[in-house]
Amino acid sequence: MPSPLVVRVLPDVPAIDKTFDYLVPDAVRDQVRVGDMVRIALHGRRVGGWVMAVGVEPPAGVVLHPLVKRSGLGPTADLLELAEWGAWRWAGRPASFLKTASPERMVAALPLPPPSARPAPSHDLLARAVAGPRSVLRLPPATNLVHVALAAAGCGNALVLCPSQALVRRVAHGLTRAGVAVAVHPQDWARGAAGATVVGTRAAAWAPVGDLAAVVVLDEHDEGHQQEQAPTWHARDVAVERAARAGVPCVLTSACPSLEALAWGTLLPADRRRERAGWPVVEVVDRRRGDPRSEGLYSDALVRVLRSDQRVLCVLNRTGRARLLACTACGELARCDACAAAVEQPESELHCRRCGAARPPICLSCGAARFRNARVGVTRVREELEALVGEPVTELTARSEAGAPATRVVVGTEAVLQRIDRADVVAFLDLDQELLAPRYRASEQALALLARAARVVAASGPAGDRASGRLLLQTRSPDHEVVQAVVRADVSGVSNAERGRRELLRFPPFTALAEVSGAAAAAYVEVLGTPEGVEVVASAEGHWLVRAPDQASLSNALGSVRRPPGRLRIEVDPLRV
DNA sequence: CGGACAAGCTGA
DNA sequence: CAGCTTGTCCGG
Repeated sequence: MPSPLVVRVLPDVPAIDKTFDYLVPDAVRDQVRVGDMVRIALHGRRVGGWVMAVGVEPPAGVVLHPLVKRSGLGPTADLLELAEWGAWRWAGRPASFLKTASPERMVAALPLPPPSARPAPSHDLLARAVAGPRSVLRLPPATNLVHVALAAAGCGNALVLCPSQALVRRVAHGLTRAGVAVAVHPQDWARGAAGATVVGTRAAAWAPVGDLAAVVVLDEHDEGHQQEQAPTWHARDVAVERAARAGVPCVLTSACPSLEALAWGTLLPADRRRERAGWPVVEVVDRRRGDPRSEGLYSDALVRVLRSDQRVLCVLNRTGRARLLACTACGELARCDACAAAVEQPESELHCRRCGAARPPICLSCGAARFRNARVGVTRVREELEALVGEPVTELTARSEAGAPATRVVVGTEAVLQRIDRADVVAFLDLDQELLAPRYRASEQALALLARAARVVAASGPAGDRASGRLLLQTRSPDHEVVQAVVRADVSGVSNAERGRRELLRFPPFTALAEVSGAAAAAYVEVLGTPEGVEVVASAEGHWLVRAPDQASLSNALGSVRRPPGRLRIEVDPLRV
């Protein structure tokens, strides 16, 4: 009689990060593998789980239950280990990563790996990049990124991570046309696991890839690669770790590489001519001259473009009608009568964002009922633009409906750049808001925004990857390094200036940060104490910032203490500090 | 997470 | 002291 087979299972239950041992019924004894998804009886209920180990020695004195059933295939053994690493790296639970690494619907068995072409790199720079092992390809915004994916697929089955679904579709289509076997994550989980080039958004960083040969992260700087919910893992970091563990080359591409990327790999810039051609013409409108009250947000240069026949996207990162109001009679700023914060006017009433109070639009100081709009929002700008061009103008924000009618002139927050993929001109009405935002990554984020806009005005076609449209930047800081970078089609100045500042101010990548918040945050930072080199500072009401000299010591510190009960969010590598 | 069970509160 | 709420513990 054979000895009973015991497996160690991690339940798919939030808040349980303990494993439990189960007996494998004889009927499935030969089928159960590490990573498999199973159903178990736990404390009187049935839950899913992952097999973490097969053939373990159970602790003495516990009565084992049998598995309820083997449900199907799950993450491969290397992904289980990567999930353990991710849980350490981002202070999360392995189960959250395993869920991302698992198929949407149960997979009984893998199909045969489909035959696939091995395209040759279309030019020398790409060949050098995929020869690896750690390449940061700096490609201007107009570059057709399908070529990078093709070069990677030339190595064999590649993993290609994209920041948006739109790019996933474009890349998958381009690869398929070249005869490459493609699996789009998550729907083609089994096909990818069997062996194909896997393409997807950040979740695909956790997709199984049969015979993985190369890893590519497109637009590495894009914030879409980072998970917003905790654990706040970044697809770039997962990709880099995964490639290193698998011993395959990893390529990061970006028009404006992050300092994290530059610290990691070898920079391979496109040649000067390509880079120049791949950034659009930039018109900088110096707003230091001209009366801001009379001219408002609309410079002569902007009005000329608006009244032409060109398709124009206007970007202003302020929603609503008015974000700051001043009394026309006495000049007093409109404030909340409850908490004294500046109020705004989304509709007819004045509204306080801090405490939620609303009141009629009457000046608390002199009683007058007329206000001057000292900081207009997109809603108001749409009305003003319509008056200016004499034709309908669409407002587009992150929460407006899909498939809105595209007028020639469109105005919105930066979300317009995600929603509309072609225009002749993108105009930033108030770029200073991005350049001077009180966030440590403001420069990089502003540059990324301009790179995205540059892609919107680019025409990538058979004639080559060249920009044809124009950017119009209204700013009071025309000499700002970000503005100069896009004017000159050379972003290296931003990296250099930024590197110095970050080092001086002890920001990533020279340190590692985490932001702790939630009801249990106070109790957590209390027990966290200050291990070697780690410091905790209160940043805002109920928020604490944990700073460590490097990533590993941050992760070690965060993981070394037990989480107190209650809501707790640990945001490792916060982008908005 | 969610069931089990213990300790604490209330009303007759 | 039954009947109910609230809190803490633990699962194989």
